[in-house]
Amino acid sequence: MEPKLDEIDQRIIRELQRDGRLSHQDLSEKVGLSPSPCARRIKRLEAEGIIKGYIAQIDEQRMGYGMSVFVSVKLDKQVDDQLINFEKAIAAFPEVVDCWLMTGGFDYLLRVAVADLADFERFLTSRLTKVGGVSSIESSIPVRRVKDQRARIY
Amino acid sequence: MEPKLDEIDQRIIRELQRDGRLSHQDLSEKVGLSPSPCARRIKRLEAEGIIKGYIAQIDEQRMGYGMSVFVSVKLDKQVDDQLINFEKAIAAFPEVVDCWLMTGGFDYLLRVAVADLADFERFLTSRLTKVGGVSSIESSIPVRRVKDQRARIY
DNA sequence: GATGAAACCTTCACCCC
DNA sequence: GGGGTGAAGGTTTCATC
Repeated sequence: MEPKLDEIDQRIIRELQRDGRLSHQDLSEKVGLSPSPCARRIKRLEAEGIIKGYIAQIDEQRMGYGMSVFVSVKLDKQVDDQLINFEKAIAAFPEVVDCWLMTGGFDYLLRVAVADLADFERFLTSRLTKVGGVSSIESSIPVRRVKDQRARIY
Repeated sequence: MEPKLDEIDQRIIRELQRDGRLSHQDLSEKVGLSPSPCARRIKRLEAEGIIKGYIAQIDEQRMGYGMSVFVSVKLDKQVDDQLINFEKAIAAFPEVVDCWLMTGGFDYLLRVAVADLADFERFLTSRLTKVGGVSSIESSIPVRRVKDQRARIY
């Protein structure tokens, strides 16, 4: 279980981050291998968990969720029960697209995808503030996404 | 160019967000269609830009970039030239995985993927502080990612 | 939206270095 | 240990209904 990645593995990963539906055949050309060893490597990378999966990238704008809001949430008590409860609630909210537990004060940082401000207000009032233990909420609105990678790519 | 998405389109999108390498055949079963109309719909969704692409999800931890840092950057002048210059630099830094231009003070919010604190320091000193016009930098370190979607999923 | 056939791709046992 | 080959089986694609 030691992820020893050689030059070719890294190229495979790089290409699949660019196009996750590349056929083994096309990929093998790009990395300078024939299809079957290429497929074997991909299988190994998947089995080892280095490739966690493949996802379609959806245009949030076109789907009607063109507005993102970053929300910082503080809980009133830093007990496990509250964290678990909060995280369970977050997992069930489709609007919450990304969530991190931060150091320093047991804050959560969320990114919420909404249609517009009215939709965001609905999220705040009917979802987030209803979760037990939330003591403060602070929102920041971005203008534009400048970069959107999902992992380090060279 | 009007994204009228019916029930089946939405199901296709949902499934492809879960598994971006689903074959048209398997997908057609899940959405209750035969393979070819299913493929036609996918092609249409791609052509319309609703599906922007497909990417492999890579385990940053296993790749040696297990640490994320959120960095807020303020530029000293809010002129276009500086924004363009900063964004060009950011685009070229592989450590920067996500970047948003925020309202209120022309701040940028970045997520940086690094191996450890030493690696992060290297990023700060040899990359970020070398970009012209950066007037202040503030870093927050997360403990753990609680949720990781890439778009709203129901 | 479905069908079917041709072209294409994936997979696997097998061989090779 | 890894990479290549080829053939069987499965998938995609497209014209057609």
